[in-house]
Amino acid sequence: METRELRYFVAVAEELHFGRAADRLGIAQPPLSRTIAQLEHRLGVALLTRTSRKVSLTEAGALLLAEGRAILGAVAAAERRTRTVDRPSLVLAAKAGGSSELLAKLLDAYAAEPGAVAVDLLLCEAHTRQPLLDGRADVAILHEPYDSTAGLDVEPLRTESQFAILPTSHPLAGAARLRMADVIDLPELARWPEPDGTYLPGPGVEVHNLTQLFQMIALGRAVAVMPEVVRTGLLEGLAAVPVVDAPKVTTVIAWPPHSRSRAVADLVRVAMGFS
Amino acid sequence: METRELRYFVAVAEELHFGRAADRLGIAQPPLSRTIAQLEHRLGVALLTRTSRKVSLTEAGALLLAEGRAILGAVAAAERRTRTVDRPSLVLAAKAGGSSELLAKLLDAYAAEPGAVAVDLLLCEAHTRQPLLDGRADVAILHEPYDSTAGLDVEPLRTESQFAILPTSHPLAGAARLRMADVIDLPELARWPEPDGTYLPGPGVEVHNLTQLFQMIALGRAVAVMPEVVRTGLLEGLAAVPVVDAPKVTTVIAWPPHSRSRAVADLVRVAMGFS
DNA sequence: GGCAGCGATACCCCGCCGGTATCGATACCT
DNA sequence: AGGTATCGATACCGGCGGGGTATCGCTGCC
Repeated sequence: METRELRYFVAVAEELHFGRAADRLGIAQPPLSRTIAQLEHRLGVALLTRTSRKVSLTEAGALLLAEGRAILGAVAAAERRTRTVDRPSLVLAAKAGGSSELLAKLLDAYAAEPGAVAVDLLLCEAHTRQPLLDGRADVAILHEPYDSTAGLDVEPLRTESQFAILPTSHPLAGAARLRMADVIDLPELARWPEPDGTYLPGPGVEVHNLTQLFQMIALGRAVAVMPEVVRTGLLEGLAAVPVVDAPKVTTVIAWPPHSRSRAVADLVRVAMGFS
Repeated sequence: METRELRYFVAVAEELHFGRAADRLGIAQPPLSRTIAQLEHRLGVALLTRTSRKVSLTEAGALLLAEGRAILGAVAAAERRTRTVDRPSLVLAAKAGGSSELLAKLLDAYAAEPGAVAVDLLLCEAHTRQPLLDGRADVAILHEPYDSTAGLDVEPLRTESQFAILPTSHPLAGAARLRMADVIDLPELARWPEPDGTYLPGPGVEVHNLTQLFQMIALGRAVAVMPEVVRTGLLEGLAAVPVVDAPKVTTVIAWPPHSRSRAVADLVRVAMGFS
């Protein structure tokens, strides 16, 4: 299997439309059809079921889509890291608006290390995992169980309990503490995008970063359950109420396996030092 | 980057010899040289330094070798899993001679599950991780910290302390307990192969499976430090002495990320049930 | 029934992969 | 020092296959 075939297949599997996929790939539709057919023939499995009106994934296709995305990410990562191995620098991915105080401490402590290299910050709206997988970042701060750590090496940094973030006008805002049962069915519970950028159907506003979320909450349009850190610098008009039985959130530092970089190892060691 | 280029590069990087690599790949040497040169040109980095007598890896080359191996493994795995998605079956990799009683319990318990599929056992001499990475197995039992779990999803099953395995004739065999300092410098300490199958230089016999190791110990040619499990069914003439400060060994069940198979999920759940 | 949208098929062209022949450099041997 | 063997690079050529255009066949919809 060549990466070209994988790129083509992933494009079709995501678009579920040969024409659009060919467009996205910058090639014509016939060679795309042919390449997919060849791939299916060589694998001996149907990846797509096509009528002339609709394309859909078979079970095998769904599997290959998941694995293919991961492989293409790994290839992109390998390429990027190989290219930049001579100019040692470190890209740290973190959530914008997240635990900035932890981040500041970490960057300061690392900068004081002997042999520290320049650290670039990649602030993501959400899903700090993706840039790690495709090589845009070398290390990431992420939050279990919100972020999946599949396929990454991880060290936990700290664990926090969660709070419901509500407008002060909300009926539950006065409570001393809440339970998940109180909030889980709230129609205003905000929805975050899936890793692929789409939203699961359901009630609640769609948000994609913290600023937006806080605004929505302040406007009374949303509520959310979040780890403790976000309480620092909470907007006027928002209340944080502990949710006693919410799953604990663990802030972890994560990096791709096979990372041989001394800089990554140093940064991780420093981070573990004050966990 | 195409997988063809990666295959070619990995071959050269492993052989450190264009002629032999071309041989192994079943192509002639000139196109191989050309492909590597093109790859280097496109990446903008030298991967290999070559004199007409010696080929060696640059830092970038070493990085790409590690990443390339992982990618090629992932591609092989994706291919194999996609091909066999229609015939549900499960391949479980485990160390031959290892914790057979845990294994038996696990297989029995899983077989009793509703919707259980046939489980094939892949018994490895060592390094159960590799078959997982290249798709020959779907799940593996491995032992931290001996086996690296980088890039895998993992659930711990149980933790054990370690024992020195000695011939009864050995001066230390009579001790009630030992410390790592007592054994770490023993010239008879057996050496296991690295993941690539080579041995690090040093004293001590080279072994590649448990049977062989035990024979060597019985013959007075080797000693080893191993987790508790191997005590069951220890040969006549061998002694197991606890090493109090040896790192604990954790038996874990591991599977590749993106594994969507229900069978894998069931097996893991069963395994966690009696951890 | 006509039409529009979409994937498959037919056919052609050229780029690139792989082959053979050969060169140039280097270490080794006498 | 000269000869030689080894090994990677270069030169050149032929064929396969990837990508293009034109068109077909099917399907759902006015």
